[in-house]
Amino acid sequence: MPSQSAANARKSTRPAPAGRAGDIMDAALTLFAERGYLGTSMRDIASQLGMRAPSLYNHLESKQELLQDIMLRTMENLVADHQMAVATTNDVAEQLRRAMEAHVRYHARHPREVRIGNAEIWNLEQPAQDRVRKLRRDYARSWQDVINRGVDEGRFQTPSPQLASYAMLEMGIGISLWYHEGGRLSESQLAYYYGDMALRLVSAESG
Amino acid sequence: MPSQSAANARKSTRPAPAGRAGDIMDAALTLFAERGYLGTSMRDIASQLGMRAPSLYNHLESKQELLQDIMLRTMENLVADHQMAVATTNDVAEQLRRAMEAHVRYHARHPREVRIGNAEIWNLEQPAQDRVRKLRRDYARSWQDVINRGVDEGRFQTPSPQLASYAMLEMGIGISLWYHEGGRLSESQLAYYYGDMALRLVSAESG
DNA sequence: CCTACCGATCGGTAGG
DNA sequence: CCTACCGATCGGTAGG
Repeated sequence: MPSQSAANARKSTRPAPAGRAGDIMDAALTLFAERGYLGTSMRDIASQLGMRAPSLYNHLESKQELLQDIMLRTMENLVADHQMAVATTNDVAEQLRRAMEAHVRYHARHPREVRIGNAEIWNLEQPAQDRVRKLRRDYARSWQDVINRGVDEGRFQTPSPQLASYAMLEMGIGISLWYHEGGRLSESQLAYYYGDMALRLVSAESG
Repeated sequence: MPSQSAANARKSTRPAPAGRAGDIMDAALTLFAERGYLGTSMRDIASQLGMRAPSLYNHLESKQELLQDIMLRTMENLVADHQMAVATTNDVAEQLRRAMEAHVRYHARHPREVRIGNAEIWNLEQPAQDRVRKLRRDYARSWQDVINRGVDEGRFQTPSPQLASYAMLEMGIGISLWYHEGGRLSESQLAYYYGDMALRLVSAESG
């Protein structure tokens, strides 16, 4: 039986690799996030693991494959968390709060993935780039749907539902740049504060 | 005599280069913003101007110099606009609105510069990188000062003035990724809507 | 402004 | 998992 909360028990759509391939992925995540995809060489990744670059090719096809795995997995998991958050209530203000909380928690927990996701889309080859763009579009559209419904029901006020949704998405992305575990604010505090700010942004009375 | 509004007449702290050097700077801005600093070669820049790469070195010292000029000029001009915006009123809600309007207008007018500024800080060599970081810190601190004063005066409500300032800064950055002149929204509409959202975010009654 | 060219580094392969 | 090595490309210089 499940021992975790619903949010934590979410099954990954695309599981992170384990074993040696997992070590390589982890080193790539750290280095791509710090120096960028083009600023990281296969020799850098191998060196982090005490290996030589050619040995990496026993575990992967190409450097590009690493980037595609990271970006597709990240967006799929973010969307999955989001859908669970909005599906667990019918109150539109509570949906918005939970969507923001899930957004913030994902960005706080996976800062490397999110930084890469936002910086490297232009370095993704097709068709992976279009798949990631579609996932982003779907995600943004779901936020707009929530805000539009809140406006229709007279619960939210905003000069532009579209701009409000952009602003909320963007607010979360910054978190991946400065948040780190063990800082002044816990992940939960962060989630509550940002949930509160999302509701204020559309002048909503909370649930 | 000045024929432009005060906001438009702001003197650049660091003027953009003119003539051939200006052409090179413009090509670099476009390419760095599209493909990134590491993804752009000196041959790419030269080719955009119908030149060969070595000829560029008659007008500049190095590729790194181009990046440093862009990032320092951008941050200095953003800070100058901001200081003018908050210095023109004593009402704290109006200060916040004008700060957001200036922030939004700068990001809408200079999308290439802002995209580079946010993506390439790790590719800036010292001491330029620290100078840009200091300018960013000063800018963020000025926003926090405004919000803190609004809270002290009982005009603003927020669970965290610091997070509110981060959220507002981040909201503007996204604009540089999707806004383009001649789109559905004019620059002024954008500025007004975001100014409104900034006040809502701290539950302020407008000035 | 050009051609010719430099040493360094890149992603990746051959072969074991 | 390694060494040895490939062709391509990089920022930049020499020399005119």
